[in-house]
Amino acid sequence: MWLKSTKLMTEMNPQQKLAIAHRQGPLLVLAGAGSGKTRVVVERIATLLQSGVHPSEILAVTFTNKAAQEMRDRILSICPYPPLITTFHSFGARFLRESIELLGFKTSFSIYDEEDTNSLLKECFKDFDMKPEKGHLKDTRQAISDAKNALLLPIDFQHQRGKDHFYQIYERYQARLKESNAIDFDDLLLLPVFLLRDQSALKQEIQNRFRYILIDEYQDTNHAQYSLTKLLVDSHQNLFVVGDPDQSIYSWRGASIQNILGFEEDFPNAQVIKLEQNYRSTGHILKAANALIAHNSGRYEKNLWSALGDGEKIQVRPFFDEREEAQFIARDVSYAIDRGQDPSTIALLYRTNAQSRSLEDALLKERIPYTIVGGLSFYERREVKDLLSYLRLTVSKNDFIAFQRVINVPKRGIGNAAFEKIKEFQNQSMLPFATILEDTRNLPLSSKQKQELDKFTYILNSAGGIPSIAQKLQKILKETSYLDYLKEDKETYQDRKENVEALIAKAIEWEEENPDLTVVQFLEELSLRQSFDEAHSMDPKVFLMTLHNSKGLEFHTCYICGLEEDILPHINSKLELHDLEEERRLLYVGMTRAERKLTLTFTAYRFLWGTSRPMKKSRFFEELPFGHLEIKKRPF
DNA sequence: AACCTGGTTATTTTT
DNA sequence: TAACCAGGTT
Repeated sequence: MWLKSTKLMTEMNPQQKLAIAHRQGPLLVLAGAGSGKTRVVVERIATLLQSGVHPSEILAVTFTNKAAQEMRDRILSICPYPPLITTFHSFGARFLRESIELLGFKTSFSIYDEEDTNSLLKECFKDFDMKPEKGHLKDTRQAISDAKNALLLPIDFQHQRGKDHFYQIYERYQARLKESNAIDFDDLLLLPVFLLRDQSALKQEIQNRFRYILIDEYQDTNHAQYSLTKLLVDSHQNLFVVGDPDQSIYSWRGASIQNILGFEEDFPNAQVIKLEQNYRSTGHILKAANALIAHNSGRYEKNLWSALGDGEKIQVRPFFDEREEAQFIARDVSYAIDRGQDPSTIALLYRTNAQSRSLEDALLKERIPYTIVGGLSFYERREVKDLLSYLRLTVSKNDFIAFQRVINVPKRGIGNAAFEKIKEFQNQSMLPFATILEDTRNLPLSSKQKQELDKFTYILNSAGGIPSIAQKLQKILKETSYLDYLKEDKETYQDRKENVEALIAKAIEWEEENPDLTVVQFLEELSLRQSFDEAHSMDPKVFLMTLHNSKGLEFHTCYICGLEEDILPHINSKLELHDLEEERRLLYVGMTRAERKLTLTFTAYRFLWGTSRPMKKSRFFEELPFGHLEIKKRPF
């Protein structure tokens, strides 16, 4: 018996019970907003364990590490040996650490994030002497990502008319990744799919190991994830997916709503269970959200209801401009806090990051503590990426992008010209980067520069020889005088130094928790983790975030601001119906975050791209029934 | 090699 | 507005 407690199925509704008790075969749980879907997944795992399934036979996939952690914590409270709960990407990484050698990579491969990937792609353009046209780089990166999500390799474009150019760049990009012993985020899905498809022994092994697969947020899976799923379950079909097509908001990132809408065709004999009771929001909020989303086409019909009573109507507030809007919200929030409401039960939601500025100004003025969720993450900070690049190089000196990033940081006299010479030399000699670093004698550089390069390699080697990650970092800091370099900018020094210290603290903590893992795993975890777990144990603060970031969360009080045409729906999402519908889903997601109080705001003028522009209120207001709203009118 | 400047561009971003 | 980058200057 793997369970600590057998307290199951209490206070569950019949649909939830049905889902939890499901054993064999494919099941789709259509879980409306706030219908207790996480609980269903957790309890279903518990039920499997209780019935004698071994934890190692279960694989649960979530979309974020945060969600995975949350689920792990909840399962740990009922079961001492939790099953594997990861994201698709972490699962892919884990799988590749064991089998990527079959594809000619070393197991110490680096994982390139978006910034790394951009740099690499820029290099590829340079390889063809192509000048970086304005939006072309971005378009190409997107095209490569789309191709990979569709499981298409360069070769698939070779004979496509009009794709010569793309074929070359894509091919070059893949080659450069391999030279650097690196893969990108998309490869974390794509490569496992190919391996499982081509190596039947691998597939058999993994299918024998994981007998029960559970996938959360299935509406936001892309084609590669879908293919991976099929490969994982095709022998036993024990697939349990949970999702809500009305909350699919990542199609611009390759997610295909078709995966969930077509589930019954993809998996014959699939059972479908709808969770329609919402435990989160009061009636006015929920009914208005339902009315809004009903305007989308091709939906699974769903009637989300709440037993919580009508509650308060949704407040609708027009303002002159974003300053007035922000001021009102800040004062409203301040008033609520004065009456004893916990600030962390309040969220301010917006469509674009730029909108946070006016809100921050107003909150600052009212002295309200706030925290922005998302934004520039800890691991994207310059100093953190610098140090992680050094760390990556201690593991894999072929990591070209890491090398490029820090070869002259701090300045050591190896600037652009010298760097170009090194690249040229590498091209000519066909030697791996690592070899060149180890023997600089034949490089066409000044002896001073060679000396600096040798020093650089020495730092990597000596840091590489230290077992402790934290001590590796300390060594790098010391040998490169990195903190002195940070001191050059007095404005940012304090912040950056603190980030460096936080990284070291993180390394120490991680090493204590994972004594048997290495720096490779450490780097992997950091690459795949977006945010630093800093949200815990802090003073209660009001949350600010984009609507996208609010998915999966809930707050007593929500403000959704900037409900204007060209903001929501966003100007770039108005042409195509499916884009417009995704904007509607985005608002739907936002509205359904609110438990008790929801305020929607819009302005007559908004400062946008340098000028004040007249705005029209969002068309989505027309889709919210008056009966659920309390509208304050204002003459302008 | 390092610094400065003027022109360009402008979502969302779980991994 | 402000952030970024390419190209030119020191």
